[in-house]
Amino acid sequence: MDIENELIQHISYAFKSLFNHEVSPDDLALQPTRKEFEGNYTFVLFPYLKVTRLSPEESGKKLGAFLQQELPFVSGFNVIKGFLNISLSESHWIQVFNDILRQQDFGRLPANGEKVMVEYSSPNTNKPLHLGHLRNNFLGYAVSEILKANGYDVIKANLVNDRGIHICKSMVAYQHLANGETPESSGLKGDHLAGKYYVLFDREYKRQQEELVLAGMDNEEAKKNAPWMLEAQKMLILWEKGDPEVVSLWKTMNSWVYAGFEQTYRKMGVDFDKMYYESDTYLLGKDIVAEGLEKGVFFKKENGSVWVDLSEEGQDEKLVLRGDGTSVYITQDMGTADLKYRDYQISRSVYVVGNEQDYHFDVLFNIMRKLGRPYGAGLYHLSYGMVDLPSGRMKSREGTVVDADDLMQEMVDTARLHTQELGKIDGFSQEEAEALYEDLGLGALKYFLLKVDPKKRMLFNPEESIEFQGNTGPFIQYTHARISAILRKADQIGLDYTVDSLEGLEYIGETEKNLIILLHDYEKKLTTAAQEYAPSVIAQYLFDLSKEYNRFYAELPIFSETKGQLQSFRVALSKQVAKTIRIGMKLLGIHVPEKM
RNA sequence: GGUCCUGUAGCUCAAUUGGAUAGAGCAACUGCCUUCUAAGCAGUAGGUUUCAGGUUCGAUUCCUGACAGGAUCACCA
Repeated sequence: MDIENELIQHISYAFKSLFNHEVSPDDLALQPTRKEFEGNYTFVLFPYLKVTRLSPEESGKKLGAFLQQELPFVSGFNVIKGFLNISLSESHWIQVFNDILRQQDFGRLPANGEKVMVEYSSPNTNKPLHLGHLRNNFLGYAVSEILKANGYDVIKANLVNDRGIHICKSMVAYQHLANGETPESSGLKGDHLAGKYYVLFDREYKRQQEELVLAGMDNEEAKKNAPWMLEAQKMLILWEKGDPEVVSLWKTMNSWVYAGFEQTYRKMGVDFDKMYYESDTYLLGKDIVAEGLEKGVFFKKENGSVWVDLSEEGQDEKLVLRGDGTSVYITQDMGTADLKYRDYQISRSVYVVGNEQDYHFDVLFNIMRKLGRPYGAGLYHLSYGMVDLPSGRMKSREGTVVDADDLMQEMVDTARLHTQELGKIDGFSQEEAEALYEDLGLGALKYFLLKVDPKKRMLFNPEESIEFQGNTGPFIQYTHARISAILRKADQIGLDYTVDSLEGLEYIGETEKNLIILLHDYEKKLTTAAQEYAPSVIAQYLFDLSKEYNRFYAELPIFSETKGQLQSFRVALSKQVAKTIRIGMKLLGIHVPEKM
């Protein structure tokens, strides 16, 4: 049994035998002792003074003495104010470390038989990916990996928005202005090519509006009647009818975009198990509307439009089907929710989508639950905050968008510059050096975006490049590279640092004990990260672990240490820290180098 | 206007879910490379946790109300 549980169990026994009072272990909680006090675990006494009918000091002493007597691994305790600080014996921590070393599957929890789908990325095919998408993709990927490590069977899905009026806009502009331009002829990446025409559409559309307004039309009318807008709407109708010419152009442009996305995804290091396309799913959901009407969950208004009343849930009435029988956004999402379930029988479904859609997903989930879907309770919107620039929100029309491809390339270039300045590439081949720059640049970027609590919006300042020092990806990568050097040396001199070589180890120092405690915490953090869908929990932990390791590295010698098993122990400890960093960073999609 | 989210050091972020003297990084300043990688380590300085009330042994955390920023509230997606 886990030590913490055992302590809690015995605190519960103590209440029973000392004070004749039942407290369920579930209601008891320990917390790590703060650094400035002696001890490993702290039990807060205040809530139980009514039970003990003693002063905080007396209560603490009685409990502490009981625990020390009952549990061999409790080496001591102290009571300060209302806090009982419990110390565990040195040999216990050594034992914990040995157990971790023996654990084959450290950092991976057993399969729990639950299937979960994580939908993320979900790009539009009319423009390239930007910084906001990077946060989305890194989050979605990391959450998927974290869930896997927690024993879930994870399906990573991408629902591509490949149709609709915005796609037609790019197509209209292309027809007018492109002269048959292709990615090959222009050297433009396919997604950037489509994006170019989307911007050109908008420019011309604005110009046309102004023209109409000058001719005396009011603003709203001008928006509706600008020639290119009328063309785009006409094209959408033709597309829905399957007009060969329109469909052919649509297919061609989309294929360019997918080739571009493919390249970007590869650079980002993300992948998907299942692709959904809105061109396949946009008609879904109408059968659910019918079902909802039958069940009385939905109702019809005079003009034939269908609504759901969510006032019980504290929300408004919401349209689910237009008066003319056509779908709205949520109709399709209802259908897709069912489709996902039909495809995979998932018990949980996670949507990684920005917080601007909070309301939409609240409504969607409420509807699916009202309809009694078996996966209803497992629906979860992983809502993340926008990435803002110092000037505010990114606006594609104002050209303030930070492009994903550009930013990743800049990060790699910065890493190259930085590394060369430090003169750290001796003995690297050209390919090794480039691979390192890639790892460092992307590591810095991913860590930067993942260390922050997902639901908070965050600031990105293009003027100040992302750091490589302090609480950063490269700091953690550097720690791993340092340890790798130690392991290389240990192997070179033929040092034995297997578990068996540690037999008889009796004394370890404070910093070493802190590292063991941190290693012991890893699986707890892993669980928390999954429960909260928060890669930031892992990121923060890895920083703390690296920080503590670097202190150890500076404080204590390894190869000049001669006392007992200390040398082997320190190498084994280093190795385990490196392993934890490696598997933890892998969850974040960050590769750690052996040398840097 | 209604609803939701956010507000912590100059800046970017933490704070084990109500616990002890609110912690890191960046920027500034001071030390440490002739010993395993200085992208590091140690230290100094930096706070009325936006404000005002309340709940209680105890509040950055929960409640109420201001203030500030953001999102959202279409027969758009």
